[in-house]
Amino acid sequence: MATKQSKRRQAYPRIESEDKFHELLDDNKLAPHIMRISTEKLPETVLFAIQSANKKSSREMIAASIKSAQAANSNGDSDIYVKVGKDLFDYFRDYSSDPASRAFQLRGRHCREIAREQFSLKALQKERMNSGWRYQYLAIECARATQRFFSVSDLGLKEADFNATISILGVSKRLGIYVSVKNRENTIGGPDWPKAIEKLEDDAISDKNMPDYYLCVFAFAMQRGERRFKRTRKKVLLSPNVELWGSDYFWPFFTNYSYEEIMQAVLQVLISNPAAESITPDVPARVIDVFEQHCQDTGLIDSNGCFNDPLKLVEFFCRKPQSSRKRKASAKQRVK
DNA sequence: AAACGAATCTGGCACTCAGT
DNA sequence: ACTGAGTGCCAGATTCGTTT
Repeated sequence: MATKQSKRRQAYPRIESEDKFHELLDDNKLAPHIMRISTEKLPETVLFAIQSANKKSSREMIAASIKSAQAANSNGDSDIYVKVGKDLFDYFRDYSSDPASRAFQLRGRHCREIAREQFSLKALQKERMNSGWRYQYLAIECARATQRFFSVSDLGLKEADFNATISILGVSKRLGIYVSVKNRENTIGGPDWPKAIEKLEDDAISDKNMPDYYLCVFAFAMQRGERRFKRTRKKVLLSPNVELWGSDYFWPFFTNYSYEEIMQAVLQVLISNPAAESITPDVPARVIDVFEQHCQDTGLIDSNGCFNDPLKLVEFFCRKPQSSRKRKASAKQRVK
């Protein structure tokens, strides 16, 4: 690693003042906004972003499958319930972190109640993933509408979520901005930062269409703040070409709307289209039936449907190696 | 020394893809 | 079609360093 040459400092316009903005991109020397999506058209774009993100979420696929299955045949024996119910059961087995504690907590609980809890847990994680995607779509669509940028790429080509090129005033050169959108800064774990920064920069360098200069940006869609560089605790700069943009800078730069204006717009859309948000359906009873059936087949519950035998539960949790543990074990080996 | 913001640690989880 | 490994996304808790 030490032999790897460090990336060349890009010569795009930088702020020269000796304050906390020193060396950050000088946006006064970039093409300005020309316009922005009208307030009338913004809701439409927001809705598009929400729907695009939903389409990407597997839960939407599940919801859609369930709906179509209901429409297609009413005997209720469709495969989709069996699959979702089995998935839920597998999740219950594989992600109950501590077999002993979990078995202890489950004593006397009804399995149908547990099924609902597990379903909510799964849904929560997907919610998080979903809002990340939502704001990526939204930023791209709005950026295109501003006419500020020479080009704005589609979503998710490589490391960068998207990139945009912008003209530098007075020198007939262009800057390519490679953006990785995160919900918040802690989305990337501390030890992962150097690697993430390096990969994003490698991605920019290897882009055949990269213009005169590149700038890499980690943008936080829902975390207030302006701009800065990433440094270690010892103040070591990780890269001079990678900036961290808080939502107060990110949204105006790409959309010509403030962070709060964007969020207010999203809220308005959700209020007038409640269906867009509630894409997690209530747990279908059939799914819970399948879950219960699996519990029964595995001998985990009594005749009332309650978990009555902690010993058996521990055996159940231990029988199959937990995938998360295997992952961690192999991860450790890789480091060595 | 308390308060604050940044850096770091920890570990759950989704998704893709290769091998079967 | 299934399964498991690999990879990366994500949030909560904790620690560190600076400021007031």
